[in-house]
Amino acid sequence: MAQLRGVLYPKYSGNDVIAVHFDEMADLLELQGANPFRVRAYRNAASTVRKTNIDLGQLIACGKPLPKLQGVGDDLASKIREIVTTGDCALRQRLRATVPSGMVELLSIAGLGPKRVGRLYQELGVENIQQLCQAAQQGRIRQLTGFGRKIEAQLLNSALRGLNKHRRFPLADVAPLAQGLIREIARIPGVEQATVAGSLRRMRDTVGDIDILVAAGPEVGVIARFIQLETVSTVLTKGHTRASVLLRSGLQVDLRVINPDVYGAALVYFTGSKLHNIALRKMAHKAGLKLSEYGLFGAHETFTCRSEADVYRALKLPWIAPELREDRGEIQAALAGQLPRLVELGDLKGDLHVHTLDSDGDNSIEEMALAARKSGLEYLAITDHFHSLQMAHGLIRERLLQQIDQIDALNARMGGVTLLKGIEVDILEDGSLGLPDDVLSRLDVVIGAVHTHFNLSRSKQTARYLKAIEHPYFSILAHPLCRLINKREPVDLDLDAVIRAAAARGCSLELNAQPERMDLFDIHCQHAKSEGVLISVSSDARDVADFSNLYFGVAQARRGWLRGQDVLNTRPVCAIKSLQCGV
DNA sequence: GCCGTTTTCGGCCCGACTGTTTTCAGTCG
Repeated sequence: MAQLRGVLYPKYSGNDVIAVHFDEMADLLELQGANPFRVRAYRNAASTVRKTNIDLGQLIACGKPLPKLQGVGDDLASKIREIVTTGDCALRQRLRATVPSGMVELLSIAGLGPKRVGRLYQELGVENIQQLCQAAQQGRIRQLTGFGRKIEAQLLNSALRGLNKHRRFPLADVAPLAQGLIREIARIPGVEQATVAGSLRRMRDTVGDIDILVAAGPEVGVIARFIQLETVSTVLTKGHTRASVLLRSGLQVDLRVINPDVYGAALVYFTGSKLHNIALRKMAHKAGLKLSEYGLFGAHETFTCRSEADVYRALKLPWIAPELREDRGEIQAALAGQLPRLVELGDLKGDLHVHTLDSDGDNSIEEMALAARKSGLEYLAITDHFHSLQMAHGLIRERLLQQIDQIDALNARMGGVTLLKGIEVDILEDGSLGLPDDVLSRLDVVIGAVHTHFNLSRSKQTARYLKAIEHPYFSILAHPLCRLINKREPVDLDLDAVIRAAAARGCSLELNAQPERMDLFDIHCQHAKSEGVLISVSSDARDVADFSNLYFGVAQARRGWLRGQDVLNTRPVCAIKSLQCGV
């Protein structure tokens, strides 16, 4: 569903435009009944293009040849060039001319795939969601062979409630619900293990549903107990080994009951990602083995698969952390013995982005400091907004100078945590900073952030960021892409250029761990790391409870392959203070 | 449409579940 995937990927490079075109062509080809493997080729190419760090548009603009990309042959490479140079693709135009535009949207309805959409169109003239609702309400869908009352009701329900297959929720909203379910399921007598799987276990910043695996024998009756849980509102499907339900919150949960002897194989399979699984299966195939959720099999032997480590070991691989399982080079790194030692929450020594009562926070400086100390942090940068940001009740100049004195006094009095003097200063439309140098010079940490003018052109937006980074007192770029999950798209920006500028200036980029921000994205962290730019994993806390954001921020950093040494705030406080010493 | 230690053609993951029909098609993960 090309139109409804806005949440999933950043648009920091032109690659996303290419990927959206490929996805749309896959949808349209599928609706036309094209060879399913041809459809898959377009989807695979879209995925590859999204994952690559190379800005393909930039490359073509420089007259350089395209590198070999997985799943992109001569034909799709020529279409990439066509999209980059003309902004469109002739095949896409031809397909759009033959398929009504609303039909692509119909693919987003749960229970509708290309075959059913095709029949609804041919036999009932249904071209969009509105017409689908009308046909269902008039009882016309049930009259088609192969359809019936239940399917008709399900489609109407899905369409009316806006349930679609691509809706995603912030990780931090879903994780506590999942942990609650795991606790309940683990209490069922006879259950040996219960684990979250899927994108939630891989700690993607958004998740579409909750996947849960349970190790138990068939006599335990897990499914029957599960669908009776208090939080379950609707049972969508249930069988002997699997059930899907909706929670009262509207979130879907898929539960699978697994034989404990093959729990490891099932956990690998259902944790995914799909591309990681395919890569593992290919490896197994080459070794003459067959890997599935039911185990790993040779011609004459069956391997032990009780744990994930058993499975990876049999494939001659070390265990791979779920956050890395995206087929972004983790298997090659594992084979070479070069998997990174990923950063952990306990590696963080400080937090460099925190608000207090002086701007839009709910707690005093001292309360935030005590909470940070309790969270095991050694230092904390107080970074309230300056007054140019009216909406966050920013500090006035005099108050900021008072705050500096107050921090000195608290540092003299408090033990166990060091407070740093900081500011979250606006990057104005022209790239200048909303605070004079004589004030900036008194601070330990200057975080710059864009809070207005999100819709500048790509070139103007990039120039704005680059000018800000060049400022001698600028130390960290906060929430670089300004996205809000499900609310605001990332700004259009040449992030490659920004990362290069940060590397040249010795500045850091922030990974803002507010649940609805999660900004930077994982692939950007990986890119920044490759350019030698440190990432600051920050809570952007508004109150004392918000330090828990750091858990999810670290997860995103791990998905970006970051090690402890790649994260700015794993360093001791003296290293942070020295950021401004080179000015 | 891509790919290749089974290479220029033939395979591309495949099983669970549902609703419908009565042996299977379609969807989903």
